[in-house]
Amino acid sequence: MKLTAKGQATRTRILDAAAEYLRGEAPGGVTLDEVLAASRTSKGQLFHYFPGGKEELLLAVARLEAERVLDDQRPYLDALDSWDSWAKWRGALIRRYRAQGTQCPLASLMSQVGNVDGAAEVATALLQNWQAHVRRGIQRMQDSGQVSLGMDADRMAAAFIAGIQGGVTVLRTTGSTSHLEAMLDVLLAHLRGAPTEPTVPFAA
Amino acid sequence: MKLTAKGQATRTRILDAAAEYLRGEAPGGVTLDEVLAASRTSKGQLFHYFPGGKEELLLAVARLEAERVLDDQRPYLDALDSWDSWAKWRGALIRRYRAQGTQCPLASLMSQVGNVDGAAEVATALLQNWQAHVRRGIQRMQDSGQVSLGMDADRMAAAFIAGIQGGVTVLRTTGSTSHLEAMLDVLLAHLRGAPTEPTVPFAA
DNA sequence: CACTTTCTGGACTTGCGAGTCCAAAATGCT
DNA sequence: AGCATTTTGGACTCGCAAGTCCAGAAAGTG
Repeated sequence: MKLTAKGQATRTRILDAAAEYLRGEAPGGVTLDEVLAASRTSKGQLFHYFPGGKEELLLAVARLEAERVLDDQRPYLDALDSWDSWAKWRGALIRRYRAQGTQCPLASLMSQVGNVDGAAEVATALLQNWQAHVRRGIQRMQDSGQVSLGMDADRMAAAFIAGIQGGVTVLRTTGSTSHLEAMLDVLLAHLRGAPTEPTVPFAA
Repeated sequence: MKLTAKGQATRTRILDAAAEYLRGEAPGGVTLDEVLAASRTSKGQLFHYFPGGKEELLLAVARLEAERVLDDQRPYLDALDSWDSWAKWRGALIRRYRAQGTQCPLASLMSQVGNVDGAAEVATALLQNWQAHVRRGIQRMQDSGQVSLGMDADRMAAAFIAGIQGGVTVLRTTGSTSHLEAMLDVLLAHLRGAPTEPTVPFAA
């Protein structure tokens, strides 16, 4: 299937409309007709650009949203090399998810596409990628002597990922970010290491 | 509506069949017909005992499952008063969720009933209850001097809840309990207040 | 300009599944 | 027994939403 510029534009329009719709309230069941209405296109076009129908469309949206997750924190996530940068990342996370509130586009997606082959892969890839970024941040802290070399960076990064997921899960059901905050604080405290350790570990 | 013993039994049969079904694989959409088949009852009966239809039935199942969550860890959760008991609880959690694997009855439920009024309440109540149990455990540790009095028990308990949720979320998408384990280890270490490492990694 | 390919609209089919209805069987009550 | 109430089965309606089909418009191509 060849796509002209116009075709490409229409495809994108459908995809964006679907994503936008799922991002909104009431994500408990998208219908193609709603997506069509929102994108001002027709059934014919939708199946022209997404021959796999709903399944293919939702999977495409999932991929889109997965990218957004990392993009949103990119500036902070890529710059984890000082305690201040970690604090900034923490703040960005909380701000982002507080704004997002009860809606979580990816979660909505996964619940509707979860049993489809390929959906789990998208989510898994995101988690791994995310974890790798955190791990690199931890390693950088180790390289500069701010975090103990004895710490298992990958395992700690895994804990961060799980913690964030959990905080968001709780947020989605209760509407409060307090769990997420508590979680991140514990993790950061642990990363910093012993309370016994003085702030300046090695003489400058 | 009055219920005779027979009626009560039928109602239970329907409820259990629905719960059992949702616990199994492919939880991506229950149909009443499937529940009926599994419980060997008829449409008439289902709407007789659950006038609210599907919505009411699923909500009832959700309540059932919410109880199960705590019941499963009750012996351990109620006995958090020594480091050994915490380790046992950790083990029980991991065992339980490892066995459960990718299936999470409550999560499946919530995704299908989430937008319904009352569903969020069930989940929130469970989380609060759960957190309260953990908090009491922490307080008991403080009373016996095993945990610093300076620790905010409720906040720490919140972190535990979020951590477990996150570990399970990751487990549901990746199938591995490693994140859950890493998470719990960090939390327990923090609870202990001890540095994880004898530092001085950069000797010489 | 002819001709091919891509794009677009929307009517139509189809299947599924929730909820309704009612008549008959079982049970409870006095 | 006689009457009221509860229980049961299943056929039926009804709406929704996914996916099909095709004819016509709009590019691209040489």
